[in-house]
Amino acid sequence: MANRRASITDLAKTLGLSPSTISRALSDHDDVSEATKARVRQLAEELHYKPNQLAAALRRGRSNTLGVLVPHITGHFFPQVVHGIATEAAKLGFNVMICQSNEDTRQEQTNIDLLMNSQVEGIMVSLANTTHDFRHFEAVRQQNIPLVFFDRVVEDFEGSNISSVMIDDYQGAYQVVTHLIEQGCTRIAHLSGPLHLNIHKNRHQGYRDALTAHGIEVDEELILFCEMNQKGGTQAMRQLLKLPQRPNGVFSSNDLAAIGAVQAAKSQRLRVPQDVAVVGFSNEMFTTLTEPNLSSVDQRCEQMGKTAVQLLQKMLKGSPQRQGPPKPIVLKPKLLVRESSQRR
Amino acid sequence: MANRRASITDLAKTLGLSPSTISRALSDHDDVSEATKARVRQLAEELHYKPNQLAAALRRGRSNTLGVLVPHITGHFFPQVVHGIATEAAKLGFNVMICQSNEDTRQEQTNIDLLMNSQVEGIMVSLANTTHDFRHFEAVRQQNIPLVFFDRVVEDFEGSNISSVMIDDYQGAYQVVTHLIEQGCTRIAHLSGPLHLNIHKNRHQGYRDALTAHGIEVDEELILFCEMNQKGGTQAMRQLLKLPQRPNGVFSSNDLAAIGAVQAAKSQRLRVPQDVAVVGFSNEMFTTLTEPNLSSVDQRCEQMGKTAVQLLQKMLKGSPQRQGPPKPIVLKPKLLVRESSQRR
DNA sequence: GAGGGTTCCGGATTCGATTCCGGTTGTTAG
DNA sequence: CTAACAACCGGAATCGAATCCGGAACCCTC
Repeated sequence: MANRRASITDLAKTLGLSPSTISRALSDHDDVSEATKARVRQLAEELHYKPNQLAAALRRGRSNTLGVLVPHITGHFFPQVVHGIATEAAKLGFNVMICQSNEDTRQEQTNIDLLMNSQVEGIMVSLANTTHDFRHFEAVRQQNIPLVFFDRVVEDFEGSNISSVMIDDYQGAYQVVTHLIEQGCTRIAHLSGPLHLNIHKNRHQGYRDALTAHGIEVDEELILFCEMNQKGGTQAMRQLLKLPQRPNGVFSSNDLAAIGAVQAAKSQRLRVPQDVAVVGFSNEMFTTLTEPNLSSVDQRCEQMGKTAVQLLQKMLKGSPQRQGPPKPIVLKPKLLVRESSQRR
Repeated sequence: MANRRASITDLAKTLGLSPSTISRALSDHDDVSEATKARVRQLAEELHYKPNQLAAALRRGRSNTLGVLVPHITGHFFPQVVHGIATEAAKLGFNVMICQSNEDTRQEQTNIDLLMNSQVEGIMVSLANTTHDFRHFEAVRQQNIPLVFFDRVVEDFEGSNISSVMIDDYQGAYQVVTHLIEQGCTRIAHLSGPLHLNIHKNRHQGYRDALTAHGIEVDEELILFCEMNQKGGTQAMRQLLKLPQRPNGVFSSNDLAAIGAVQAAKSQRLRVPQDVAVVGFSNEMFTTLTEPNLSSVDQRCEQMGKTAVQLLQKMLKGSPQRQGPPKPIVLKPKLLVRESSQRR
C-alpha cells in the first residue's frame, strides 16, 4: 500500500469542506467557526496530517530555512559554531541546511548557488581560505537574501556594506602578550600563520602593538611563520631555541602549534612555564589535557553561531529598505590562563 | 528595485516561447531543437536564471534533501560523522538538513516531524540516550521514507527490520585486550561507562571474552564503572592503584577517561607504558598530543557518515517492494598502537 | 498527392498549500 | 419588510516548475 501522505484536499473531501477552509482552520483563522476548526483539527490528528512545507514555502515565498556554508565540519571551531547556529535556529523555528566548501572557492560558489536555489531565507558563511573573488556573493546581494559572514569575513565588499560576526582577534592577542609580559617574559616570540587570513593578521598586529605599548621593541627574529599544526610548531620552536638569545615566552596563533612548541621546549629540557611560557589561541578541548595545561584564548564559538542567526533574523524582520547600515559585530575573546603561562 | 528572481515564465515571455519548452530546453530534452536550446541557455545565463528547487521538488515529489538528526554537534564523534555525511551527500547531489535532539526524546520527535514535513527523502538518526519509545519512527516507516540509524541504534523495532550503521565495539575491545596481553600485561583493568548504552556493553563484553579466550580469569575487582571523563578516569585509576595487586594494563572505554588514568598513574611515579599500559577508545584528536601518545581505537566516524548516506541512496533507488531485508552494517574498528601501550 | 513519420513546440494540468474576492446564510436595525 | 452587516465558507488564482497530450509543420515515399 503506497501510503501517500494526506493532503489538505483529502481532508477537505472527507469533511465535505473546501481546501481553503481547511487551510484557514489549521492556521486558526478568524473566518472559521470554532466548531469546524475542531472537526478539522480532529481529522488532521487522526490522519496524521502534516502540511507539506515545500508547497507552503512555494506559495508563501518563505522557506523557513537558513543556509550555512563552512569550510568544513571538522576540528573544534566550526562544529561548535554550527552547534550554536543549529540550536538558535531551532529556537526561532528555522531549519538549517548545511554545506562545506572544503576550503575551495569553486565549491563555495556551487554551494551558494545551491542554497539560493533551495530558497533559503538567509545565508551564513565562513569563507574558504582560497577565496579572493567575491562575485558569487554579489548574486546573493541582488536577490536581497540576508547574508552574514562569520569568523572568516570579507574585508571589502561593496563598501564593506555587509553584516558579520567575528571575535576580536586583535584584542585577544593583545591580552595574551600583556599577560606574558606581566608574567615576566621579556623576549616573546610569535608563531603566526599566513597574514592574508585576517585572523592571523589581526593576532599578529595585536602582538606587535601590545609589545610596543609596554615599551618592548619588536624583534622580527622572534616572529615565525609556520604551518599552524603540531609539527609546524615544533619546528618553529626548535629554530627559536637556536637563537643566541632564546625567547622566554611564546604566543602562538593557534593551539596546535602551541602544543608543538611546548613539546619542542620540553625535549630540550626547558621547563614550561618557568623557562618558556606558552600561550595558544582557540581554547581547543585538548588544552586541558596536555602537560602542562595550555593557556589559550576562548573564541566564543557557540556565541558566534547564535549571534549570526540572531543577526539574520533581525535582517529578515526589518524593513528591507531601512534596516540600518550593517555593522560588524565583534565578540570579546576571553583569555584563559592555565599552567603553561602561570609562573607561580 | 525589488529584484525578483527570474522564473521560467519570464524566460518564456521574453523569448516568445512557452514555459514547457523552456523547462525542456533546460533539462536538455530531446524534443527541443538545438537552436532554441542555445537561445534558452543563453538567456538563462544572462538573467542568472536558477530553477526554484522548491517548485521543482513539489512537482516531482523529490526534494533532493536528506535529513540528519544527531544528539548534538559537539565533541569529536558527531561532527566527524556529520562531516562524512555532508561530504558524501554533496557528492551524490543531495542537500543536508541538520537537527539536534539535545539528548531529549521530545525534541527528537519534533525534529523527526520537522524533517518529514520538509519532505526530506531520507533520514539518518543517532538516538538520544533518553529514547526508549520509538513510536515517532513508526510514522517515518508509514510514509515509506528511508531511515538509517547510525551509532546509537534501536535494538528492537518491528522485528529489527531496520537499516543501521555502527562499528563493532565488541571487536574493537577484543583487539585492545589481546594487544595488551601480547605486550605482557597480566592484570588488565577496565574502565567502563553505564552498561545500558550498547557501546559500553559491547566493549565490556569484548574485554571479558578476550581475557577468557587467553586463559586469564576475569577479576571483577579490576572492572570499574566511572564517569567517562578525565576526572572519572583519574579517580578510578587511583582506586585501582590502591589494590594489593595493582593492574599493569588498563583498557578504558573512552579516551578521556584513559587520559585521566594515565595522569593518575604518572602522578604516582608509575611509568606508562612500562609499569602500566593504557589504551583508550575513539581515537580523539588529542590522543597524539598527550605524553605519552595514547593508543586508541579508531571509530571510522567519517566512514560511518559516508556509509549511512550510501545506504540511504541504495534504499531510494531500489524498488520499494524488494530492496532486500535491511541488514545492519558493521564497520571494522582499527586499533592504533601508540606510545601508551607499546612496550619496547 | 495522400498517407505515414519526424521534429519541435504549446496548452492544460498537476504538485499542495495560501489567499483574494466573493457569495450565502442569519441576524438585527430602521 | 427590507437594508445592512457580520459570520462562515467556496471558487479560483497563484507560487514555479514538470509533464501528458496533442497539434502544426515538414519531409519522405510509393
